[in-house]
Amino acid sequence: MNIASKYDPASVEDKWYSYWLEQGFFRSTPDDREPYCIVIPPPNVTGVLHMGHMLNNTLQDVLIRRARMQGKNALWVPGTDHASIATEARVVSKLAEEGIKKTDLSREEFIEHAWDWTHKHGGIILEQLKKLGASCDWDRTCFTMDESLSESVIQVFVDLFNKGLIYRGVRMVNWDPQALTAVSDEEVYHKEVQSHLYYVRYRVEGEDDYITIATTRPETILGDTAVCVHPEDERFAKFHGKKVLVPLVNRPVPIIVDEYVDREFGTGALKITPAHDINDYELGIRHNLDSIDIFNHDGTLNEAAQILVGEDRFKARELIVPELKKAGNLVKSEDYINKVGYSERTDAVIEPKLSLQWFLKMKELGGPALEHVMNDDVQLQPSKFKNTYRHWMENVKDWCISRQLWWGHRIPAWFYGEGPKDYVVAATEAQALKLAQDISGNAALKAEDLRQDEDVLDTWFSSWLWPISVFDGIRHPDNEDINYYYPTNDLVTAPDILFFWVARMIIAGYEYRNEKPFDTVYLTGMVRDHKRRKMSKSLGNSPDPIELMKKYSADGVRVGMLLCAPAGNDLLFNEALTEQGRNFSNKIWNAFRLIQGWEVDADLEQPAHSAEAVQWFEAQTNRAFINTEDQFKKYRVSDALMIVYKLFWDEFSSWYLETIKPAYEKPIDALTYERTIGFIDQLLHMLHPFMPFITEEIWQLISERKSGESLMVSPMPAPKGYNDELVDQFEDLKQVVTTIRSIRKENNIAPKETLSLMVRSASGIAYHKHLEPVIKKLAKLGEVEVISGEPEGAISFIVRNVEYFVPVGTMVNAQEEMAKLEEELKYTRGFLNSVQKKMSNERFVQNAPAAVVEKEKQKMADAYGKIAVLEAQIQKLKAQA
RNA sequence: GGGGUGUUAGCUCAGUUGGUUCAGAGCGCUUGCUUGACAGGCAAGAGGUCACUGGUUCGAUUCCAGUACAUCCCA
Repeated sequence: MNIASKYDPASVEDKWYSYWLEQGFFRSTPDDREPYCIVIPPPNVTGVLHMGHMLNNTLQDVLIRRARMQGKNALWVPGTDHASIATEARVVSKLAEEGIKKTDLSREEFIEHAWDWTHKHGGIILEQLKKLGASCDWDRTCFTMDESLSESVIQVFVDLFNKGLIYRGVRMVNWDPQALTAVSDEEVYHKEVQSHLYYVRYRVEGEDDYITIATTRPETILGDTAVCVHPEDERFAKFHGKKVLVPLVNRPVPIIVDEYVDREFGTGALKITPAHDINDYELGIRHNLDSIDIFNHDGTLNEAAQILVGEDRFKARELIVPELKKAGNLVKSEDYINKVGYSERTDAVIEPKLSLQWFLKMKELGGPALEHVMNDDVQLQPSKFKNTYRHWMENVKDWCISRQLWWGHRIPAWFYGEGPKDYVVAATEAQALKLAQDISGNAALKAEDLRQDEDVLDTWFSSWLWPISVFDGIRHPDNEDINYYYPTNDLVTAPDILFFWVARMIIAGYEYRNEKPFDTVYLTGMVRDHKRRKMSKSLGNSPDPIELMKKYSADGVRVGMLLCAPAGNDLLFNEALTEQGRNFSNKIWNAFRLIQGWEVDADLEQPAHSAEAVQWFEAQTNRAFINTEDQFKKYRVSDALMIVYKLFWDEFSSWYLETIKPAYEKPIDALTYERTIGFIDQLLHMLHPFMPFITEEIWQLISERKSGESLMVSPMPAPKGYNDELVDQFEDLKQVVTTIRSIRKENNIAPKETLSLMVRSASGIAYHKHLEPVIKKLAKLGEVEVISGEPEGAISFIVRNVEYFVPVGTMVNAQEEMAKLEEELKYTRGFLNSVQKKMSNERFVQNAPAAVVEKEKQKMADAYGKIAVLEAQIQKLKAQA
């Protein structure tokens, strides 16, 4: 069979993915085996695959495939969330293109459009994940707006309300005037902008005196209800207890004193607008100030502003400056850089706004979630995130869970009267009616008299239930699935949603299952470009993952992602890495080609070098296997891959195969061949979680397979003990071979030319005679002779106190050789010196652990030995010269 | 402004309870190679005052404090 020298992944990937699907290998149902479960962090239904998903889902697939091969009942639950703000924004803009305004539609009509949109675009991202090889149980695909998940959300809302944990209140919220909704603190990002600081003077009531304040938002002057100074600021002492007139509108407001004021900032006097600044709001409460809201929902000024009514807030800022100047209130303005909050969804400048919202009390709920992370019941990987987590949990604020949108879970609160408290909370309208009749005492209330709250719940209020609701564990807390799979094992996500989502899932887990939702949270890094910029569509610095997979294969991209992805570190993505992944695939492919091309001769005896190599590689593999296990235990997936990568490339291809490789067109002995097939089988098992496609392809080709067999469900070999000494001995061998190759190069000796080698070992122990056949083959040696005398005209080197001599006739450059030896002698003497110093230090000998002292003694003895050898060689060279 | 995290080869990162034959890996770089599996390759190399300054210690990349710079969160 003639096999292409370059691996072609295109046909292979689709073929095996279909096969796995057909065979139902991704499916999982509860049985007697140990479960291993991951729930996917549900991507936005609006989303398309980006590099963050690639990283995230590659890691999940590695973990799940590995668990499956280890014989666990592995389940990876896929799904999407409804992303209320993002989806609604998409639908609104799509409708706008069609000339339809949201306000022209009824709520029901709009929702219908949103569902249409969802059905059309919602599945895209999951289809893309299949290209990556994601082994999700697609039969269990969930969506946060599915009936069972929606009912779970409503049930939880009602429950928390009845527990007194949900309340309705006026609060300062982050208002997005473009999306016309409140957004959570976490959905606001702050950015520095160039703006102006305006100095404005307020006339003191009844006097011809002024107090000057500094502000970046002069338009909010119209909503001022006080001016504040520091109580100990003597500059303003004379104003205490007086009133000032708000410029342009001439409203008298008090001058209050509070230590909150920073005397160094601006003029030291602060205007107070409780309706439009969070700090002012708190001061307002403290000092019982009025609160004048001068903005409409869309950010234009309302009647309360008195002037500039109807103007947009930014336009108003422009317009008010000349007005202030004209009125004689503007003292000066200067350039100023300040931080402004922007909506993550719409990029609109956030307007702090007083608003009636629904809140969830977090302090009351958060206790167990903090405790169980701090004591590692829930493990954060890497653990450095524990500090961040604690800080957030200890300072957690109530969660504003209402959003002024239509797309999402509508808040199950029904108003039956005009009063702010004339409402009931219930899962259904019928229940609400009954409740309303009871509470109001008005048995005549009808369904038509009830008005359901217009708002929907924050999307996170459904995804915080995800690990429970995908198993229907809220509605049916004792069902088979939830009992079997919950708590899940690993969660793989990015640290930027540690609070949005992870912390809240832990909270919900303890509240509704009295149990953590997962054992471990693996926090990946953020995918950035090589300039450390976050990858984003707007910057255009994100490659299209689908194109990337076409170019470098899914396996190649997976390897590329993993290679640069140590947990918790930002990932600086670079196409060169996927190229490295692709190259690795090619390496694996060519190793297979080599082995596949061999003809086996059953009568051939196994050569000594092959027998040794088989022994060694078995040990080497087992060691790597055990090390890999260890890395996985520590969630160091990147390092685990690197171990296998080096095992395959360096140890297997460069050393093992080169040793056993028969000469051109010569057959191989049966024993070596069998063992080699065994090795590659094991290597494929180790590689499969990382590179599922190429490993399956080769595994199917390397031996006869029955239909229905697959590497992905073939058990991972169990770790075995290994001969550590043999591995070490082979390391010495490698050094000998490398040195001989290097001698060839320095002396222009062709690789084909046979050399001979002499060995002199003082103790006779360190030279591993049994590996001699391997050295002979790899270094292309004729005779190897163990000697005790002094060879002539040979280049010498030392590996672990054994001297080796390569006779090269006249080609030796004695001077260079001498210099090399001198340098090594110098270093060794220096080294010996430092050890001696240490040993002669009584305090060291007394205080250091015995094992350390023992090690130092050994070092000293070795150094003495080496110095003696070096000195002898130098003497000899000198004598020759 | 408050808090977290980090600063080790050109780049991205390891460094496991402080002990110089361990300062490492991958990539990149340099120099040779039609070495009949692989140039998406083979072979051999070069590269670091472990950010800076002090302290603890017999001994510090490793522990502590401060400084600088980066980065994230909060206000």
